[in-house]
Amino acid sequence: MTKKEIAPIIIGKLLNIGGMLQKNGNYMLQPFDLNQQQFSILFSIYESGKVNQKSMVNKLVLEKAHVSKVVKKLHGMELIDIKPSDDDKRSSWLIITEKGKKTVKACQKIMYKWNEDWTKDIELSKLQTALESLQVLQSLFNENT
Amino acid sequence: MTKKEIAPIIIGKLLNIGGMLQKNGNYMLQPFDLNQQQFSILFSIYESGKVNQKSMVNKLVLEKAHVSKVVKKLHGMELIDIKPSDDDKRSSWLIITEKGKKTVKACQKIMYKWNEDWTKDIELSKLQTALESLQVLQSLFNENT
DNA sequence: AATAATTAGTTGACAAGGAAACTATATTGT
DNA sequence: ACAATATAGTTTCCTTGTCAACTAATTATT
Repeated sequence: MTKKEIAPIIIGKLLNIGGMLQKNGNYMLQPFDLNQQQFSILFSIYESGKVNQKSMVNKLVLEKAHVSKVVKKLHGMELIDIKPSDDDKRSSWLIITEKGKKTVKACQKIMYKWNEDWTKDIELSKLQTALESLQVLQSLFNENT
Repeated sequence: MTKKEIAPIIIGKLLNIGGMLQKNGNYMLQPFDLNQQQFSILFSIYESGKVNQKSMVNKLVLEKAHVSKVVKKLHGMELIDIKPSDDDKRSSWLIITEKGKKTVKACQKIMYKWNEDWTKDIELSKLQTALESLQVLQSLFNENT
């Protein structure tokens, strides 16, 4: 197979897998009233301790309008606090609440379980190879978009 | 790294790459008034010569409601013909039009170009490794969802 | 210091995609 | 043959995500 032949197959598979994972994520998070994207934003706040929207837009490469709306939803669900920043009055600090922490942990539990399931029958070395390949692809796409 | 550590990173990367590719696809197809999903449905009709919605729903793993709407749009754009089937009056044959063929080819041209760009600096062997990994992952996820 | 240009975040309008109910036709079981 | 069930596709309603215009605050320019 030539590069020309292989490239579109790789793209096709990545799109297919991405879609499947998103659907599956949404499905698993359903009981928490969150979808995969919303969780990734919540998780990012959880990890950082204290962030503003801008840094999340950069980190997760999302639309700022979208992040703004999700933040509103998460705040409405009392999963995060919003504290006005002193240095820059345009932006606020997003901080996870106790309830938010509990939610993140509960979600993670389900995800860990699922990860155990799908990695059950594959050797670690193959996973490592896959990760390396993904890293290469990711950097190639980052450069060429 | 253990499986437990590596698994969520792989998932994260796949979601990230999938999102990037979708965005990039939408962007490239913009001049044709199509998005990545719509093109994949159009392309599937183009490839098959003659299909009904059901087989596309199966092949591409999409919601039938969604496919129905996209088919309507593609028909409205005169990219496909809809011919009632004789064997089953509930379903119709979807057939690409001349205009549709032209559109597919024009889209492919752009995509080929982009594929050349991002594969320019990577060896074929690495692409092959990546494809193999993706195939493994895809089948794992298919089993575990 | 005053004006212009950026930047953080919000809002509103709109397209995309998913779930469920629905229509019309086909298939199955008795 | 007839009722029950299943299937192909459509429609409706709702949420999500994108784009563009906007507000308010900040930084840069003269």
